[in-house]
Amino acid sequence: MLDIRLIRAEPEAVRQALSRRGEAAAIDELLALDARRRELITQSEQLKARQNQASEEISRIKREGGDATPIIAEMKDISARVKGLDAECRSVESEMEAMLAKLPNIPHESVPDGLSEECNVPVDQWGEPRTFDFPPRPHWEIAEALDILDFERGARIAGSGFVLYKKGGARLERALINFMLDMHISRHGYVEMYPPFLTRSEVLYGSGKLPKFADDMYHVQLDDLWLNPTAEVPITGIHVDEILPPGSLPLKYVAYCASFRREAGAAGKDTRGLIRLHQFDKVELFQFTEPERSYDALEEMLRHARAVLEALELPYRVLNCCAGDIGQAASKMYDVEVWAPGLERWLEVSSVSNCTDYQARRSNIRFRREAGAKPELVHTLNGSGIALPRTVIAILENGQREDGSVSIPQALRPYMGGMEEIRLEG
RNA sequence: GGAGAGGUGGCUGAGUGGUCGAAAGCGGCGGUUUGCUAAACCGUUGUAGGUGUUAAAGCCUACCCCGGGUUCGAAUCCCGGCCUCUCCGCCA
Repeated sequence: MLDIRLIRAEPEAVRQALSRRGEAAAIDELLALDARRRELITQSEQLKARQNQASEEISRIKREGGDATPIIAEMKDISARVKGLDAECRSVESEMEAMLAKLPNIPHESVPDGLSEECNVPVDQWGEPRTFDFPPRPHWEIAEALDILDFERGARIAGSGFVLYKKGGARLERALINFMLDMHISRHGYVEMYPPFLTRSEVLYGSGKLPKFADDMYHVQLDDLWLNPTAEVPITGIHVDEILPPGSLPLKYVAYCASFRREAGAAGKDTRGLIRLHQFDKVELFQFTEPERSYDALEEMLRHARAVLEALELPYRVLNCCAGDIGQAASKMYDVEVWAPGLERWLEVSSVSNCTDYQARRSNIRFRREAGAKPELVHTLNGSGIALPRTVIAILENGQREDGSVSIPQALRPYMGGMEEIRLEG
């Protein structure tokens, strides 16, 4: 959510900034509604002031045993007018709210121009893609031969887009979760959280997913709950409506959480293997910071996501995403992409975003710099640290050997009970 | 799922449909006193919107879980929702 006061003060700047994202924002309509709203409030409040005066008078007259009938009759009329004004004001407000809720965050000046992912700018690369002396296979071939992933049975259970992890595959998934959580807790100073997987509409609204992305999520209608599309949602929800006391920032949280996406618009895209699933595991990094610190925190979180891939010895690159490709709530976003030699392509395993005060305003999350100081909105940042299925792809495809076995990265072996490789079990 | 109780300011806790933004206590902050600490005493103590201003002060309005309603007037009455607690049932 953008600050209406910013739009009021600098409408042209906002219009221009949003047009970088390909967003034709209806600034004029918003401003007209805003003006109307304030006019209605002024009128209504003037009448309310009279009501309050009259109310005291009525009470006094009655106490003194006088006749308050005439003034009550007059107030009846005023009361009706106040109701009318307030009703109109509510409808103007909800219209404004609906428009405002759809506007994305303003991109930072360091965000490159461009409307599609082709315009994302590579800013760094780590590791050398391995050369093979045999044709590298895609992960689904490796995994099905090892009997560690079962797409057919996953579909039998829950439909296409769901996978059954088996044996070494299931263990690899569990090991990765623990490995990542431990790294972020002990080396990067995050506090571990384990949130509910289902969230309420209000929380989704607060993190910017509703109303715009309702079709991309699973909705449990009977209870009006949503399967969260990313742990970012429940973590944002932790501090909704709070004023954080002085000294509490930054708050750094890490959470494992399954994520659920309907992928409604993605039919036919990346349907094979683990690239795009309706349910996937993710370890999520999140920070609540002071406003002036958030861009430093963004760089820090990017380092934390990269550290996972480096520990796993997986080659990756970093992209500074262009204005048209950053998330709705983000003002700046980096993508981290791992190299998948079997697929011969880069796969996004992390998105690290600074959402500035966009989510904080919607979720009403504030802090005080010192005791007695005015509450200010915090800045929120989220980043995958990192998404699991594509990391599994990279481990399988980078670690594959000609005999079909897969070498497990050193750092992960303690989490796999000392296993050094995955082979076909008897 | 069934039956009941309840949600008041940072906390505890009063509150009759009318001078209630709300008693009292605690805590916090400031001050007096004291060699220092403690105690005592005095004062102060939220959030948001509108208006105003160079900025502020000031003024107005709203907020007693949230949203509606009744009424000239709602913390108080009615309806819906959310949450907490107790008992029963079910269950890992």
